[in-house]
Formats: sequence, C-alpha cells, structure tokens
Amino acid sequence: MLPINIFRQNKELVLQGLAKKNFKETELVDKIIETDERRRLMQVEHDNLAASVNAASKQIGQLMAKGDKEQAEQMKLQVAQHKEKIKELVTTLGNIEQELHDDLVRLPNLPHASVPVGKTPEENEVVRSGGTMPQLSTHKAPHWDLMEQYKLMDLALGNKLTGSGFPVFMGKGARLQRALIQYFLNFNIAAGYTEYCPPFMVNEDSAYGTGQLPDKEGQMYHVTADGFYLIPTSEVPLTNIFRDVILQESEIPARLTAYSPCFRREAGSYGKDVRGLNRVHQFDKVEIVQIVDPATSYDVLEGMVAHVEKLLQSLELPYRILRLCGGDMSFTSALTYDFEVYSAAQERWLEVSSVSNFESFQANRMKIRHRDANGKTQLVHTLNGSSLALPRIIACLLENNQGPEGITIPAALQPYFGGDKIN
RNA sequence: GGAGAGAUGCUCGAGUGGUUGAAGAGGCACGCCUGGAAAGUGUGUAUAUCUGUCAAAGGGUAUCGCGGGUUCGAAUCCCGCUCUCUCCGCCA
Repeated sequence: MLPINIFRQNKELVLQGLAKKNFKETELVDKIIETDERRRLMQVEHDNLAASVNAASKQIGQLMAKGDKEQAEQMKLQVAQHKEKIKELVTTLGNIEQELHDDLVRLPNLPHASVPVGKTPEENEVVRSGGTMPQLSTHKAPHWDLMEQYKLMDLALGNKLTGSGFPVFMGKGARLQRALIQYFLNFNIAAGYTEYCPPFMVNEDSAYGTGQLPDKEGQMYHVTADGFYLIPTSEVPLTNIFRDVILQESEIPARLTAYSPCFRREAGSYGKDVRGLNRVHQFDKVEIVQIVDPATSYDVLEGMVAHVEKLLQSLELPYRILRLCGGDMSFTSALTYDFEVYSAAQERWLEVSSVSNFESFQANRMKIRHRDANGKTQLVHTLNGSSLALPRIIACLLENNQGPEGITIPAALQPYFGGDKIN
C-alpha cells in the first residue's frame, strides 16, 4: 500500500510510476486525492465538535459540584445535540477511511527509476550472467528421467499420497534435498543472517500484511476450519514478525533467513513447463529477508543480489540475472532481480530466485516503523529473496552434471551430501 | 475437553465514574557530579490523525486487548468477542 503522502506531494510521480507498471485504472489516483481531502475536512469538523463536548462536560462537572443544577441541565441538552452530530460524523469518517483504504490497496507499488519499460518477460533486462554453459553430448536426459533412473523422486507416488504436484523424494534425492537446505542456511548465516524456523501456516492478518490477501487468495491453500493459510513462501511469516512494531535504531538492519516448505495452488498449465520439478504445489525454499533504513535499501538490495550470485557460483551453475521490466514485476515490488539457471537438457532458463526491494509498500500495510535520527517514527523498507528455491536447482544440478559415470555433486555440496556422485 | 484467573505505556505495576495520557518503580536517553567510572542527582521518555509552520514550537481529537452500550463525563459500570495464564484430563 502506497503511503498517502506521495499523492498529496507528487501526483505526477505516481501516475508515471503506474504507467510504467502497466497499470490502467489511473482514475483511482484522482479519486484517492479527492477522498483524502474529504477525509481531512470531516476530521476537522469532528475534532472541533468533540473538543466542545469535552469542554462542556468539564463545566457540567463543575456546575454540579457547585450545586447549580439548572445550568447544568441546560448544558446537557446542548451536549446531547452535539453528540448526535458526532456520532454521524464518526460513521461517515469511518466509511471514508474504508473507501480510501480500499482504493489505496488496489494500487501497485511504484517502480524504481532503473526499472526498464516493458510489458512482457521478453523485455526484462539481462544484467549479467556467469558460470560456464554445459556441453552435453551423449547424455542429455531431462531431470525427470534422471530422477527415475537413480530413484531420487517419485511423482506418481506423491499423486497417490496427496495429488499431482506433490513429489516424494527418496534415497539420494531426499539426501540431496537436505544437503541443499543445510548448505544454503549455513551460507546465509555466515553472511550475517539469523536463522528462523517459522510456522508453516499463518492467519489472515499475516497473509494480508505481505499482500497475498485480498487479491491472491486462490493461490494459497486455505485451512478453513481454523482460518489458516499454508505459506506460499516463508517471506510471509518472516516479514510479519515485525508487523505493528517500531524498531529501535539498534535493531535494524534486521537480517533473517529461514527454510520452509512452500505451498502453492496456482492453476495448472500443461506441457513441459510443468513437467518434473519445474512447477509443483509443494517445494522447499530457503529465504532471506531484510528490514532496513530506507536510506540504505538499494545498497542492501545490491548486496543481496551479490549474495545470491555467490551462492549460485559456488554451486557451479550457469546463471543469469535479470532486472524485471515494469510489466513483469510483482504488484508489491519496486525493483526485482530474477535469477535464472540454465537447464542443459531442457535447454532453457529456469527461475530459481527473485530478489526484491518493496520499499515502504509492505511496511505501510504492516505498520513496520523505526525511529529516524530525529527520533521520529518512519516506515522501514523491506526486502526479500530466495536463496534458493530447491526444485529447479535440483533439476539443473542433475541435468548439467550428468555423465556416463553418474551425476557429479559440486564440491561445495559434497560435505553436506556425503559423497561426490549419484550413481 | 473441564474449572478458574486475567488483559493498563519499553517492562513491572497502581488505579471502580470528573484536569488520568494515565501514580509509583525499573529500564532507556540526555545533562550535572567525577581524573575516569560506579553511586548520587536533574530532565525527558506512547501511537495515530488533524491543525499550524519553510521547518518547528504549540494546539485539537482518538486510543488503557477488540467491538458495542449506559452517562453531561468511562481505564473505571453493562453486554459480546478475542487472546493469555494456572490447575485437571489427553498427548508427540
């Protein structure tokens, strides 16, 4: 949710940002400004009336003490009239505030100046790439075949236990999974992140806070008996830790990392996009979250990008980093970098991480604030990213490192995996 | 699941209708004291919103778990809800 101030201060900036984000309902901007003005007028009227009632109440108290009943009764009548009016105003004011809020919530975050103009993923900007592209000759099996060959994962079994999109890992597949989680967490902890283990279900307030609700309700699994939602990413519980909190200077930047399973309903599509591990309903991910002083957030973002890049380099995977264009960015983000790794057998790039600065968009919704140098409260900036999502990393590790002797495990992972090969 | 107790500011904790945004203590911040520190001492220390202003100071309003009611006036009385704690039962 955008802070109301920027509408009063710089309407043009808002309109330009919305245009870049390919947002059409720009008439909302004028409506918001108009509603905000109405709200302030009402507020003034209400406050003045309430002030006069408060003053009169004091006087009545004093008159009663003096025993001047007559005068007191007269004032009571007057107060009663004002109170009726106040009641009306409170109702109207409540409605106006609701309306303002509902409109504000519909507007996406404004993109950062460096965000490229564009509408489709093709218009994303490749910032840089790294790693060496694999040269596969004889062995060129996609990961779903390799999984079956080495008995690492069983999708049909998951289908039996739960439904499609719930893979069962076993043997060295399960072990690889655990090794990656452990490795990623340790990597993040070494960089100064504090490890958390949050709940995997959240309540409505939390889902709302990070922006999954109200719009994306259908993307989450909903436990209706208790009103809980299965988390689509640990960003949700991690960021909500700070909901309604005013942080002291010493408490920021807050750096958190957590492993969690992620649950996503998303409407299924067909074909190679969803085969194997490319898209599943439950997968594992290690997430990083930072809560920072607004003045530093873009430096922090670059730091997080460099961090994830190092992680990918250590896995010896070919990768590229994209700066998403306005039309491809998420609703809540101001600037997003996507990380993709090259899948040698499928011969395409797969997204494995998305690192974003949300500026104060989430913080405003969740009322996450800190005290600035003058001791005033100010909204923080929130950032998060994956480091990393497991399924596609596994897919690439298997496909890119396959050979006649089996699948080679990258050196960094071997201590965690307990071996250098899957065969 | 059964029974009971409670929810007040950064924390503890007082407060049963009238300058109570809220005593007191602790914590924290700043100052004094000191060679430096401790101790001592003084001052300050909620949030939102409106108004005001270049900015501020200042002022108004709302907020003592949440929502409603009674009253001229509610932290204080009444109703509903939520949550927490204790004991018993069950249980990884």
